[in-house]
Amino acid sequence: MTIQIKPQFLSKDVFCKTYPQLYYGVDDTWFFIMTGDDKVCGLTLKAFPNPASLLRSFKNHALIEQDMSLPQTPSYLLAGTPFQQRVWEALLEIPRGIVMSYQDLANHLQMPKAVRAVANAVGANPVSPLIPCHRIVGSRQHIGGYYWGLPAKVTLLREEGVDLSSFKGLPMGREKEYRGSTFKCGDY
DNA sequence: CTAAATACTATTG
DNA sequence: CAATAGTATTTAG
Repeated sequence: MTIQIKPQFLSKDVFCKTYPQLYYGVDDTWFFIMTGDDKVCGLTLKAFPNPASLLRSFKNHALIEQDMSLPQTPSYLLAGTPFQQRVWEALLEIPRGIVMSYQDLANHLQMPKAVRAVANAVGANPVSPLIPCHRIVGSRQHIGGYYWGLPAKVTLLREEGVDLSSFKGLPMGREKEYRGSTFKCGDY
């Protein structure tokens, strides 16, 4: 499961006005949020710790639980600022198994001074790990941050075959804490 | 509107 | 190692 269809982007403002109510549910793999016309606007792995916390990004909507499963070929409607949209589009270009630093990404977007703002936008994406924000790591071999927790980020990267052995974000002696996270990532 | 907060980083002690 | 200045954007008030 990958994003096959280019996601459609929308300003938060318009999104809120167009979709005052949203529907959320879980299937075997995903916790997800959809619009009334069946577009996915939020999604995360069910196996992440407290996946339902994704709902708090949709505070301005009425949220209705619904018994449903994720469509075979979902279309995505992502609400964000133009800046966030630029960053998310760039993230979608990063192939599986490849990591780059927040600084690399900022450089790529031709805003090398805006590292910190870029990092904020990376973290603000509503469909991780589908938008592969886990592939952005710190400079100098540290793992960086992750909304769903560092263990989740580490596990995702290991699944993609990324060698993290020299990373400092995983303090020696605390390796176990990362190895110990048990969620399954599925075939995204 | 202003101020505070950031999933950052290079630099300095 | 810790502290911090620099930085752009978002969010809270």
